[in-house]
Amino acid sequence: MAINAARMETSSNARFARRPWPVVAGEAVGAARPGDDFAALEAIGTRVSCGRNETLFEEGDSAKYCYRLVSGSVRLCTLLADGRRQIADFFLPGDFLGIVDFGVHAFNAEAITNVVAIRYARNQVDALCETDARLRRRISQHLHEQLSASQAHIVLLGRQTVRERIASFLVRMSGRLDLDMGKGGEIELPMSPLDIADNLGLTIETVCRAISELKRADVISVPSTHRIVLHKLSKLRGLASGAEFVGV
Amino acid sequence: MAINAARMETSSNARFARRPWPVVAGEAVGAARPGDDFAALEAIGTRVSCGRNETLFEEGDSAKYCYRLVSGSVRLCTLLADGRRQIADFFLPGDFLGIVDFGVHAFNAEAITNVVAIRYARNQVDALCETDARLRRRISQHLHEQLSASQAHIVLLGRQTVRERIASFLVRMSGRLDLDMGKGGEIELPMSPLDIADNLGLTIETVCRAISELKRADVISVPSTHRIVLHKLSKLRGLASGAEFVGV
DNA sequence: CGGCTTTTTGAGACGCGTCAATGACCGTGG
DNA sequence: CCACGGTCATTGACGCGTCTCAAAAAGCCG
Repeated sequence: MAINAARMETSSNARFARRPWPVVAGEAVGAARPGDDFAALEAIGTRVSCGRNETLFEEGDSAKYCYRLVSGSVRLCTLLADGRRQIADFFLPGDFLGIVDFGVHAFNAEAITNVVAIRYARNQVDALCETDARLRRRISQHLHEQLSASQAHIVLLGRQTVRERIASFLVRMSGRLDLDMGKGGEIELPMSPLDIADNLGLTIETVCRAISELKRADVISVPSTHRIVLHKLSKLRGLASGAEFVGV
Repeated sequence: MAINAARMETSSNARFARRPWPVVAGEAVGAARPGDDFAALEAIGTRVSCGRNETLFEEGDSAKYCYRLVSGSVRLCTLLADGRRQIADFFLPGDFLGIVDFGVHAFNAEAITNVVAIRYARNQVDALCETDARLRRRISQHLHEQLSASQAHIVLLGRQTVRERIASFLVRMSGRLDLDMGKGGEIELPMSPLDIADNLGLTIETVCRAISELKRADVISVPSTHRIVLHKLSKLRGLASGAEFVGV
């Protein structure tokens, strides 16, 4: 077995045990973006919350519900029989998840941080869709976005080098989180390096090395775990699309 | 640059030049599966055809049309700046393609063989959807299937070994093409080993070696290029999900 | 402060990509 | 119909990049 099988297994999954994490403020998003919103769903939602490393739903669960994140982050992942893990995607405050699955969930949705979400019953959503063309379009658009992100990820995993993957990841995240240029382009990543590795098809060691390399080249700096300052976003964009890396 | 960049470039893309291929009979599918069909679209379709290695649409084209394949096969692919290629998926007779793209196509759709397809104008499809709940559900289901296939592919590319990828590929194709158990499980693959490599995130050499290995272990045999006999489908399924390979 | 978990760095192994040569296949043209 | 040329498939030898294993450093919490 070659690719990043779990290193040590005692009971369930020691490799992915809990670790501490600051509680994220609740007012993050959830608020309606005017116009292109899921506003029609408001009436049928239930507020739920979920602690760090607990699951919103699991692979094999019937897909009765879908969710919109109010605060906190979620990873959508699956485990192979021998412990190898792949994270299909991350979800951030404001993101919708779970509509994608048909009948049965194909992945686990695990809270990376404490999570507050609004839960919607699928059959109610479907019923609303029958009459509400606006909601229909919004959900359809969501599916298209997910698909397009998945396909981009296929290209990344199939054909991009380590450096391109890391650079792409940082650029994508800087677009999804608010990149604070007032602070020189600082972002706060909710996920650990291990999560990043399992999203990008790498090992944690390889991710660390690539990040260290970027630090040495002054493209980024990492004041604390989970905080990354992107000094040269344009350089990162270049690296993401195949530009040669010039180290120190 | 590490991963499978193009080997030699003179003009456009010598690596993907044409090669001969038997014309596939036209009566392949296109016929309605009863019940869950795109029947409502029949009135607005136009028959188009497209020669081997020509494109149905290209990356960047505005996504005005979507297509249903009557006969022939298509690859959905993209080229990175330096010639690396990734094939996101293959489409076979009966398959729908292009609805996935929103606004602009993100990939090239290239005919692997001569292709006959029915082309539908997106705005007409959308208009029909407004009134036809059945069609809406069918298209929504299609999006869900595509998404689920993409996510499975992400797992394959991110975490599976060469052997698992090849086995998964063969198993999947045996399910999509008709696997003729009368002939001992023979399938006819429309795509070349190079296409397979670019779909699975490998090089053609690695694909060849993995296939040779399966031949040596009598799991498959390859009477001619594009024809593969799956002797031990159950063993392939095992390999696809991580079972140890026992060579000769 | 002390113990734990996670991250980081280093050394070595191995798988897969690269390069190169041979062989098979196909279409073309004599 | 067969010989020729070109493309693609296949196999081998080798090197590089990423994984593996291991140990040290850094966070985090009691």
